[in-house]
Amino acid sequence: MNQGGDRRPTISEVAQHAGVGRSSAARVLGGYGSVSERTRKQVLNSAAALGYETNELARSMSTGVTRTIGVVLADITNPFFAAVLRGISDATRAAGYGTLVVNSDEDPALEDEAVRLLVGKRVDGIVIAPAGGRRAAAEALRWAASRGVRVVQVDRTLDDLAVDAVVMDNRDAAREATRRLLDAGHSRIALAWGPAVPPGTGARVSARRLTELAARVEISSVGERYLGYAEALRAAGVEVDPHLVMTGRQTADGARAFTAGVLDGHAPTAVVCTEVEATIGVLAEVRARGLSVPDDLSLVSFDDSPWAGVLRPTLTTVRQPVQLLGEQAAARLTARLRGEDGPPAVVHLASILVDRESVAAPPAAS
Amino acid sequence: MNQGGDRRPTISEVAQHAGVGRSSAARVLGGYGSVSERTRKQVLNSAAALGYETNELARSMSTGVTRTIGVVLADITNPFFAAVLRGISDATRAAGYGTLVVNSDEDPALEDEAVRLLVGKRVDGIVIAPAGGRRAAAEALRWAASRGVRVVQVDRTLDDLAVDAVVMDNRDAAREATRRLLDAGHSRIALAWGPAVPPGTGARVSARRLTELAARVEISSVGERYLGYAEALRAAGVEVDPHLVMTGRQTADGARAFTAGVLDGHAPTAVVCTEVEATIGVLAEVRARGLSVPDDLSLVSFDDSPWAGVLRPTLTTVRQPVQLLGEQAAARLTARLRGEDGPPAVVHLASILVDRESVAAPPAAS
DNA sequence: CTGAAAGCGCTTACAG
DNA sequence: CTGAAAGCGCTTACAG
Repeated sequence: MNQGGDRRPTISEVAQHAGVGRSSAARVLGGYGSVSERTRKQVLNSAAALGYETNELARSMSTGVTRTIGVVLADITNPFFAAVLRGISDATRAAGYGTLVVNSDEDPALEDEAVRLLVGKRVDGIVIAPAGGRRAAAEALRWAASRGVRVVQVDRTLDDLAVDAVVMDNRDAAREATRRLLDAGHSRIALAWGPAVPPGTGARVSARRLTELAARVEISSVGERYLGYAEALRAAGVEVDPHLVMTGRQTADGARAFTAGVLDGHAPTAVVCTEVEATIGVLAEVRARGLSVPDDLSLVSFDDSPWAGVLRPTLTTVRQPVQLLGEQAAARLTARLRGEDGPPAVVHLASILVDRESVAAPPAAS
Repeated sequence: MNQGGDRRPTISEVAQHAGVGRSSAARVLGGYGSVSERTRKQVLNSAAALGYETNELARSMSTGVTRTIGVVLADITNPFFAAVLRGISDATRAAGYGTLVVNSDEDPALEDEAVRLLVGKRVDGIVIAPAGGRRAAAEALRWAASRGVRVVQVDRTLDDLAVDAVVMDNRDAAREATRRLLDAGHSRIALAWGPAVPPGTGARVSARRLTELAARVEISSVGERYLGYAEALRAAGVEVDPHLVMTGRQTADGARAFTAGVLDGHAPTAVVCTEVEATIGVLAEVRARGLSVPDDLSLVSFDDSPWAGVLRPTLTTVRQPVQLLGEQAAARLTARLRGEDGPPAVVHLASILVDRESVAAPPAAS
C-alpha cells in the first residue's frame, strides 16, 4: 500500500518543537511580520526537522486568496487552444499561480457549469474563451464577473461584458489573407468556414444576412474573419457570393462537404481556411478528387502548424502568436489581481502572413 | 469597475434568514445527516433567496478532501499530451473533480516544483508522466506518494515506484511497425528517435549499450519503442546498426540532422518515427533533398494525426488511443480515491497499425 | 519582538 | 430531528 503516514505537521507542532509561540512560528513560516533572528533560526530548524510544508488550503481559507486561476477553453485537443493554455499556464506559473482547466466543447451549458465549478473552488480569476457567439447569455460568467471575480476573455469577446479581453486581430488577418489571393488574380474565393447559420434557417442566406450573423451572433473571432474577408473583396470591387461562404457544421467533415458542394457548382479558384480543421477538410476533398493545390485551387490557411511546412505544397498561412495570446491574457488577469485599476481594455495582437507554395495564379481558362 | 459586492452569503446567514440553527442549514446545504421536510424547505428557500453557493474551500478545509487532482505532463502543446490531458480531464470531471495542470517540459527540477505545488494545494491525487528516465530521482513525487498522496503514472513508468500506471504497449507497437517494414523487404531501417545518449558520451555507442540505455535510463516509452524495434530486427535475423539509431537531441531539428547524417552515409531504405516531431524532422530533410516517400524511403510513424491523412503520401502510422490513455489513468486514480485497495497495477493499452501509402518495397538497386 | 485570542466557512461528533 | 460547541490550519488584529 502507499499510505505511510497521511499526517503532515502543522505550524503548531513546529512552534512546540521550537519552543516558541504559535504566532512566531507562523510569522517566519508565513513570511510576514517580524521576528528576531534567533527565533527565526529555531523555527526554521524545527520546520526542516519535521518536514513542514505550508497547507495552502488553510492559508487560502484565511486570506481569501487561492493563488489559482481558472481557465475555460473549448477543447485543449485543438492545437490553437493547447497553445493558448500553454501561454496562460506559463505566465500564471511565473506569477505564482496554479491553473485549473476545464473544456467547454463550445457548449454554453458545459461552460456555465465550468464557471460555477471554478467559482466554487474560489479561483482568484478566470480566463475564458466564451462559447456561443457574441450575444451568448453566459449567465454564470456574467454573474461571476459581477460578483468581483476577475475575468478576462481570450480570443473572443462577448457583447455587453465589460471586462478585459485579449484577441487576435482576426479581421485584419483575414483581410490580408484574402488580399493575397486577390493580388494573385483570383476573384472567386471561397471561405471555409464562415458564420454558422442557426439550424432551421434555410441554407440560402444573403451577404447582408451573413454580415449580420458575423457581427452579432457568431463567435467573435469567426465573425471577424468573415468581416475581413468581405472587406477585402469589396475593396477590390468583388461581390461576396454567399454560395462560396461555408455556413454549415464547423468541423473538418463539414468543411469537406462544403468543398464538395462548391466544387460541383461554379467552382472557386481559391479558398481561405480560417481554422486548421477547415484546412484539413478542404484538402481531404481536393485530394480525393485528384485536384492539385495550387494549380486547381489556391489556398491560404490560418493557424500555422509544423505540418504546414512539410505538406506539399507547403501552405501559405496566417501565423498567429497564439501562445503569446495566452500569456497576455494571463498577464492582464494577474495585473488586475495585483490591484491594477482602470477601465476594461481589449488588446489586439497582430498576425503575420507566411508566404509559401499554396498560392498561385488562377487556372488560365475558367 | 467590475466589483459589485465581493461577499457571498454563508451558511450562517442562510440559517439566520431561515430561522433555523446553523447545523440544520449545514445539513441540508451539505447534503448529509437528516432534517425534517419542513426545515429543508425553509433552508432551500432562504438559500435561493440569498444566492447561496457552497464555499468549496471551506468544505475542503474541514473534510480534508479537495476533489481536485493534479496533472503533470511534459508539454500540453504536444498533441499527444493534449489528448492525454483531455482524457484525464473528461474522466475526472465526470467523477466530480477539478483538474490542476502543470507543464514540466521534461525538466526534473520543474517537475519536482510542480509536484510540490500540487501537494501544497492539497490535491487528492496526481497523474503524472514522469520526466527524466526510468531511474529518475523524482524526489518530490516519491515523497508525495510515500505520504499518502495517490499517484498514477501515465505513458511512462519509473523504476522502484510502486504505484499504478497506465501505458501504451509501446514495445509491441514498435515491433509491429518495424515488422511492417521488414515484410515489405527492408533491412536497413532507421529509428528516429531512439534512446538519448547522455551528453558527454561519445556519439558512437554499441547496440548493447543502446539496449542498456533503453531499458534503464531512457524515458520508458521511448526505451520500449527502441526495444520493440530491436526485437523485430533480431527476429528477422537483422543486426541492429547503431548508426541507424538516432541518439541525439530529441526534437524535430535533431531528427532532421540525424536524417541528413544517415542519408549522407550508407543510407537506410526505411525509417520508423516514434514521435510526431521525429516525423516532421525526417520529412523536412527528405523533402529538402527532393527525395520521395515511399520511393526512396519508406516511413512508419507514431501518433496518428488528422494531417497524416492529408499529406501525400498519406502516412502509415501507429494509432494509439491516447485520449483513452488519459481516461484510464484518471479512472485508476479516482478508483483509488474511492478507497479501492490492492497492489499497484500497470495497465497496458494496445495500439493499431494504420496502413496507408508511406510504405513500399525498397528501391531496386541499393 | 512575541504570545493568546478570534476568525475564515465549513463538517463532525455530542447532547438534547 | 435539531442546536451549540469544537475543530480543520492558517492569518489577522490586539495586547504586552
